[in-house]
Amino acid sequence: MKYIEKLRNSGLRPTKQRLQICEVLFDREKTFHFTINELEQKIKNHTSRKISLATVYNTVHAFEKKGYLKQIPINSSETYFDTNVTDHHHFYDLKEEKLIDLENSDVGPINILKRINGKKIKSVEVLVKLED
Amino acid sequence: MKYIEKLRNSGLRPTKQRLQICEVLFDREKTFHFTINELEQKIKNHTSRKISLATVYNTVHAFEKKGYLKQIPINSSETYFDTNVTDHHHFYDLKEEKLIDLENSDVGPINILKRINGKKIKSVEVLVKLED
DNA sequence: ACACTTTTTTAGAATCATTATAAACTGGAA
DNA sequence: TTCCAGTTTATAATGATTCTAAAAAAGTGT
Ligand SMILES: [Mn+2]
Ligand SMILES: [Mn+2]
Ligand SMILES: [Zn+2]
Ligand SMILES: [Zn+2]
Repeated sequence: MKYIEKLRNSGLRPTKQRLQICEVLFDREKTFHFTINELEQKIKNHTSRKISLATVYNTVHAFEKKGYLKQIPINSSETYFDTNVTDHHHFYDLKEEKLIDLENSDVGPINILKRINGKKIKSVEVLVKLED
Repeated sequence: MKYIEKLRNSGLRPTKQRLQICEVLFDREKTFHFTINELEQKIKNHTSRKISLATVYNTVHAFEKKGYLKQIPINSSETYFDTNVTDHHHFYDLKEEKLIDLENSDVGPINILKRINGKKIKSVEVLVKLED
């Protein structure tokens, strides 16, 4: 398994549950944007033995802390996560409630002119809301 | 009261509660970014008679629907609202959990090159996260 | 003012995503 | 194999938000 090393190197034990969640999250060509409940469904389809909801939450938060996932700010009742942890932007389809990646080349450079005293810029994210 | 007309024109009855909430929200020079609980505190300081939490929620949602407030997407347990309903951008101070307006002139024009078939762009918002 | 209708307010209950708990289990080091 | 820190799990707790339904207030007409 290719994820065993990755997990070990992060100080996370490569448990059965984490490896299966890794497969669901990272065995993909494209970026995966998801809520916890969507992830839970994918896990159900992918494996026979069930993984408890608490473990899904624990794992997602552990991966987020290690930098393998990040949260995307959206006005939704559920939190959205992203397997693309690079700096990039999003379309948000309001009707479908789906995120779509926008590469930096799709948006062009963003130059923030204003600064706040004593604060550093950590990230610059563009959210483009889509309607029909 | 200057808000009576505004409310009536929107089809909202100018009740004591709504007028007091209007004063707290809109009698300001600067944009007001707030959560429901922050707003509740301001209301407490501003008035003697208390307004129930349900009314604060009702009113904020009514004002949002009428276009007097808008939600700002932030990764926070509480929803943030903004009295500045024009198209503009934000700093988000992660430590203080505070939003700060960025005018369009502070960011410069953003040109979205990619398009999604059958979808129109409704808004383009930049969120700049700040750390110490 | 009064009667009548509609909207709004309100306290409290319900909802639901998320987090906490604490007991059982497991991975890996020795 | 023994041991222990780390992990999983079912379940309870939390907390922001929404719902409910009865009381109050506002608008309308008389
Ligand atoms: Mn988190
Ligand atoms: Mn709302
Ligand atoms: Zn993405
Ligand atoms: Zn703002």
